[in-house]
Amino acid sequence: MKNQVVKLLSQALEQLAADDVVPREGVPAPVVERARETRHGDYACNIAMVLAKIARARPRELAEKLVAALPQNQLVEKVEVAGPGFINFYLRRDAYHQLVPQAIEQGYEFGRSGIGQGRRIQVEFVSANPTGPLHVGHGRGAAYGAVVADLLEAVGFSVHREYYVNDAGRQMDILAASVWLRYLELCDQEIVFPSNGYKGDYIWDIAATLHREHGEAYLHPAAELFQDIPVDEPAGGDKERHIDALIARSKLLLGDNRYRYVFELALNVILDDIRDDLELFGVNYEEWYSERSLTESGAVNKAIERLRNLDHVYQKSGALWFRSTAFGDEKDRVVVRENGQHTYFAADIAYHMDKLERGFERVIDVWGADHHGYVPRVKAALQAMGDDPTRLDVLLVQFANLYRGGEKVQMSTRSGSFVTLRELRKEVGRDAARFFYVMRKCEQHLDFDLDLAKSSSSDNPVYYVQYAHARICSVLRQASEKGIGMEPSAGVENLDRLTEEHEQALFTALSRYGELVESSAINKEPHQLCQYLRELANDFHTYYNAHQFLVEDENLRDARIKLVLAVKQVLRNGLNLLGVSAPESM
RNA sequence: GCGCCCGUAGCUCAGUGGAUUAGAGUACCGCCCUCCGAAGGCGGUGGUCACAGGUUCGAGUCCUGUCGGGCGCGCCA
Repeated sequence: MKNQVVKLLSQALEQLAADDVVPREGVPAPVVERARETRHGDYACNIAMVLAKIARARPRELAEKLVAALPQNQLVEKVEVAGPGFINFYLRRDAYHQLVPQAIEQGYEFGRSGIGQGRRIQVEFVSANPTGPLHVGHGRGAAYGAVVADLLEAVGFSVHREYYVNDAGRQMDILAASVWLRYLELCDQEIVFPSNGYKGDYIWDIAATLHREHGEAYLHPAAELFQDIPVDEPAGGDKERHIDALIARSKLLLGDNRYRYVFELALNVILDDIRDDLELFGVNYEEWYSERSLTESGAVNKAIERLRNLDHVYQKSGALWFRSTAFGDEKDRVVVRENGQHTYFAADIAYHMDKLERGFERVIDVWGADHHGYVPRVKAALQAMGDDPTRLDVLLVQFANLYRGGEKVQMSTRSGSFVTLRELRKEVGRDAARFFYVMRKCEQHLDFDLDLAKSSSSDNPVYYVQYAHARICSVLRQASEKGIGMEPSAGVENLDRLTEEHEQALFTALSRYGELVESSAINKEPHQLCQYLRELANDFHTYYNAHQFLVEDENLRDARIKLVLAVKQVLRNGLNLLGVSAPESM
């Protein structure tokens, strides 16, 4: 409906341009907003005030001329010029009535649109290192990325969801070494576990699997392993040097094949766990993209070569540097280390280059806000390559703090006392977790109140919205028990009987849904949808409280059932986009 | 120190490409169950939009600065 109003205004503007009332060039597209108050009609436009200066006319006079130039339309009841020059549109009631049969007939499709025109867009999210289970911080990125992807799909983009698997690099070596050390402990070797190793219980589990399936085939005396290794931090040494030496020794003692086996075992166990975890969280991907494949296919070297050919790299103190400062970064960055290994950043350059080469028109990365310093260098790399860095959109998700009993839950990765996503899901359930995670805009810190998320009360927004849906289902059950025809009449007949204030509010709410999905998607702001669903649920509960639906008057009853069916469909669709279920009863 | 993000009611937050009188929820106070789910609803109290300038016909919204909070500034990932 909004788009139609915009169209009318655009036509009027063209007319005025033809009449030389406004210039032909430099006229912005009219912005139509929903009127905040009902007495200002349904939609309002400020274009007359915006144009006043360039058209050298008084805003009100310009507004009057625009109104006079508006084409006839069956949607619009009347148009008024108000205040300093707003053009207020009052729509005919039956324009709203159409929405009810539309929602019921279109079902799942209602509110979706094609504005994306099938353009290909990639959303990469979570991409946590497979060195341990996902924790609650990853959960927010998972929920947010998944909803943004679904929203974009809902407005007609062709969405490709991707998880970048960091299955190469030093962290993975530390993981493999950690597993092997635990394994040696299971073989009764005396080990002082490195302070920089992975200490979680899941490491023991993987080591136990290795031990169970291969006995002592991977056993080497601890003395051999620790001989001449630089001391660890607690002993006054450097923890990084200590663990790097342990990794090198592990590779030497185990040999390529056995080391590879331990490495792969650890990677696969953890990756399977992450996959499973995300799936249970309702988060699915089109592709799991391996970092290692970039190295193996030569893509990383290719990227570095490309930079070299373009003269964007230089050699300094044994390392190869990318001159990112030439593209707005704070300092230059190393791509190949002194030891000949490429950096994570080098792989990331190759990865992003690959994304654009795969033909995605736009690429979205969802990162934790702690990585924000990384954005300029990735964009710099794309620009250096001759790509358009604005095709990449990095969305930074702030941390989530958990609260239990009004107290902040202390979390620390170091001590291993973090809460896993799995635990969170178990505690509050998938629905509440998904909803709470996207309830705030992503750049806002999130206070996640565990008690609230679990509570069965109207204070809990998820509960409140789901309850509205369940309540409608309950009404419909009542209707069928009373033998009232469950098939409401098709079309818009009887809907003109719905003249109550609460009913008008629901019509308005229904008409907003499509606009809302669109704006949530375009702005990548799922919280708008959360907010809307709360309002819709509130409008419904208010209505429910004020009026009986299953009344004697058949026509009125038919109309009310239809309206409520439409509301039910919108609640369902909205919750579905958020990855939250719409229960029939609770 | 530099960079990015945030600062709206006691608390948690909305406030869309700038606009007509700043909104929810919670908390607090007061009402409402012979009635489709009271797991609910209705009403009320509560705000110099951190502060100071600037742009504009108009600023919570845009610009600059200050203050407060978070995060980042590795040949880590």
